[in-house]
Amino acid sequence: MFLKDTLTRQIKELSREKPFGFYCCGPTVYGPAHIGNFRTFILQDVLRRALELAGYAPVHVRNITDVDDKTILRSQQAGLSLKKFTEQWTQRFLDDCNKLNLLSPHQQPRATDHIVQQIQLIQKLIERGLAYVENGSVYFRVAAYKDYGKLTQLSPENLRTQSTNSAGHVNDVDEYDRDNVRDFALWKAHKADDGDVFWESPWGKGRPGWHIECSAMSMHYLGETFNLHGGGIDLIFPHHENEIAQSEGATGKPFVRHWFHTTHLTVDGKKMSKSLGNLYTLEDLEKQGFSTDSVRYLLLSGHYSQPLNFTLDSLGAAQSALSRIEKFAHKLLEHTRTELSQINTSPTFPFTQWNVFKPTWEAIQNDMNTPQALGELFSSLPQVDLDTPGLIHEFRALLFLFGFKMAAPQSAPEAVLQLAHQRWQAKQAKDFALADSLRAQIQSLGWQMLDGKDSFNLVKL
RNA sequence: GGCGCGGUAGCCAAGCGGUAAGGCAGAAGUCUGCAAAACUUCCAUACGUCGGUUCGAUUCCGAUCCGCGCCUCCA
Repeated sequence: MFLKDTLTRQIKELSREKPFGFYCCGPTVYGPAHIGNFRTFILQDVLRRALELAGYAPVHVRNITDVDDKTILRSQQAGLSLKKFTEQWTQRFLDDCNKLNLLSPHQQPRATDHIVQQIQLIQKLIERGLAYVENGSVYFRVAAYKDYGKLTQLSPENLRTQSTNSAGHVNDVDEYDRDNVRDFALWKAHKADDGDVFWESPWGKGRPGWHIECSAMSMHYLGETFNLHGGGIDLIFPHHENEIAQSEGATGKPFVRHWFHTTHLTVDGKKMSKSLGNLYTLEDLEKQGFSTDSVRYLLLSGHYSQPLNFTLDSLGAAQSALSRIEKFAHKLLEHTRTELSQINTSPTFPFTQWNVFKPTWEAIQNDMNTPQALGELFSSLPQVDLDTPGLIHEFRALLFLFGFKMAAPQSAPEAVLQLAHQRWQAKQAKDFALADSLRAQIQSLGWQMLDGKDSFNLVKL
């Protein structure tokens, strides 16, 4: 499996080093995730699936960040405890993941369950002279860490510009004291606004900073060096840059072998984000009648390294395209007299018998080129011989790879069925006026009657 | 200002040195009482613009014009 690595900016083969640790930065749970967030999680999910199929046996960890400024503020506004508030949104996130058919990570650690590990890591950094305490807060001393900026590829003079924004103004330093604006908080001393959210630490009451939880949890579950770390492109700086500094600073070992970053989804050419308010949640799209599978399809229709522009039209196109795969599935199942459940289950890993869908698999192996893979899939479909040995197994692996779940063709309710029989008889009797009026009735009940040679088919509209 | 990404048919989107995958939409045909479905066929002399390298460039190099992202919370 070949994948672009953000650190070296090169397409590299993924290390076969075991165990294969794969850490993904999960959501901060203070509201519903939007489909831009899910672009990243779906891409990571397909990568996970590809790794499984390729025999990497990945250990997949995705965290839940359940303490930060926003979660504290919103929980107070909602009049709920932080725990109760974040639990609600965590559950909602997991429900959405389920609907989108995302494989469950092997571990889904929460930041607040790993305060001890975070404190230990901070202590280590203080011991090594990379962090300092000031008024009960602890900061990372960027100047003391020579490799800082290697992921972002910032030169020392450019580091200076990090403390100013595009308008040339100095970025807000927040209320905490630090020696240098580049330094970032590892531990934040408790203040009145935090209410009852605090933990005891060697530096007094407080809470962890934003970046430390990912360093602590990833190393806790996957070891001090692991293979693959993923996230949205916006996390490169400062989040991942800081994770590297914290982790490598504390252990003196390489933190991550391969960095995987996914580009943003845009809406009408603009970044979709909470602060811009131009976002769709999964719920929004479901209410408009789009299937979660078509959302999944759409989000895979562009390469992860390219921005993908979302429109409702393209979602409709995705739904149409997907239905062709579904039709093929039904044709295949009927032809081979196979149960639907046979293709909706996981194959055994590794899967190596790629045959008619080999071009699709190869496109995935080559830097996770999902749009090309989908293209190859559609090129293959019309040519597939349904009697190809092992085709069911291969098709099952293909569906697993993309994470598409095939639905059984819906059967019409009795009332519709009766009308359909009546119409069929009218048609045989060449009473076309009656036949047409019955067709209209059937349609008004939400079904379409498709005439075959000797029988008819009913399709849900 | 620094760092980075992109501009390919009506829309979406691969390809990245040898003459443009695929999807959606559209058109025609077969079939059909009609319709739909299915199947077959068609649909970019052309890859932002201008130069350069090359036998040959959408693909490499330079310039240029647009669009976008990060540098502040963000997937």
